[in-house]
Amino acid sequence: MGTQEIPVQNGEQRTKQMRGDAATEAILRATHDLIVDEGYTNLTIDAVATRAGVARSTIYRRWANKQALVVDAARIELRELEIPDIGSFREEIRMYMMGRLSWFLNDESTKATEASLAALAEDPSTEAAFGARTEALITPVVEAAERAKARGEIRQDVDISALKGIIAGPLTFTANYLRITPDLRLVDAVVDIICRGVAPDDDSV
Amino acid sequence: MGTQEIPVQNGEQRTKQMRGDAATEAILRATHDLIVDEGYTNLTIDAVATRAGVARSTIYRRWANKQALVVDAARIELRELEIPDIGSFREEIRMYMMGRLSWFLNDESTKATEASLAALAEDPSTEAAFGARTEALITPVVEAAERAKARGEIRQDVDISALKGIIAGPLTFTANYLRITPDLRLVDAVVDIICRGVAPDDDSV
DNA sequence: GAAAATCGAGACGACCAGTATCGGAACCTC
DNA sequence: GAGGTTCCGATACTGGTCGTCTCGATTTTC
Repeated sequence: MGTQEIPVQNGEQRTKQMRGDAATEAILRATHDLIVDEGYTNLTIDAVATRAGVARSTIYRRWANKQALVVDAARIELRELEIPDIGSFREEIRMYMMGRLSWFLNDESTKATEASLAALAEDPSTEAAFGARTEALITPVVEAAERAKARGEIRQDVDISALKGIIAGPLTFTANYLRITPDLRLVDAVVDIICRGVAPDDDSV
Repeated sequence: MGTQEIPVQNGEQRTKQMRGDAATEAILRATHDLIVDEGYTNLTIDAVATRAGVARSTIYRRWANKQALVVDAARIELRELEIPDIGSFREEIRMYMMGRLSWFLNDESTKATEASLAALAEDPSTEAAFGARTEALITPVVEAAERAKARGEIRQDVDISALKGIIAGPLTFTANYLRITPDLRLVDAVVDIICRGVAPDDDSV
């Protein structure tokens, strides 16, 4: 492909050789898309190359192996869930969980996550990248919790780092381990228990 | 069982041909062991066969493919965490989480889980088996919660099915997604928040 | 002791990962 | 725009593994 210099046509579809960042982005996008609608099983470097309009060697020049590519491609799905400062911890984490819920419903990100986990199992050296991706995902919750603590909305002795797992864990566990699609009821139940759990000790007195 | 007691020769290495359930068990055990100390990457059917003292064809006669075998082998790690009826919900779920914690510390079950997830990503048809395995793991928590509700130790409107994810999710998320080894502090923090969250409305008065 | 069920061994085809090489295309500098 | 440098495309090649298949051997069953 692309060797013959076809006289540049009016059409924009006439693609020159892709290079640098453009090629990188095209590869990541192609990887992600293939995972989503073909499944990790059928993901081959050759298919990625074809879909990205790139040679296989170009891929191997950028990533050490297939696993690293897959983990890296997952960040396309990583639109960060910013939490606005509403002033209510309950509403803020509910908002966050609702965002995550819609995430699990159309299962693009589920597939991307699954593929990443598979890649991680196949190549443990991708662990750092994988963990960092998760950390970025949960950061807004930490910030919301710190704001809430500053406002006195939650107890001062609440372990904020533990909140990461408490808030993100239930949906993840339900979807990815129990293999049950989470729903609104689950979100509300979790939010309720957590908020009661972190509330200051006494309203009276 | 396939094998009757064999007239034990002097040499213990003298093994007859394995058949039926004996062969099945040996294969599952070999699969599990290989995953634990070689990693899913290096898991090959050939290695499993060799370690189990069995032919490759014997494996393919029992499982459709490698993925199904891996998911099935995970149940070896599934020693069920029975929760005794102590009479204190807090102590009971703490006991459960401590059991899970020790689980995550020596990472046998982590590797088994990872391998299962990888297999799931590679072959979606294993999903039902995977979900059932998780469900079995969390059942003791459901039972403990029901006892607690009957005792009036937790609110009547607590959604018990949501508790599955709230209790099991944090450790799983921390270990498998954040890639941080959970510790005692996390367990205590989670237990504390959950127990406050499900406690009846007023202790005083 | 014969028939039936099961297993071992190995050959086989297909697929795919990852490496290596080299000519050509794109970019850059003067 | 000539010349040099960097990056890319294409392709061949090796090695490993999955999953299938066949057939002789072993074990169980009756």
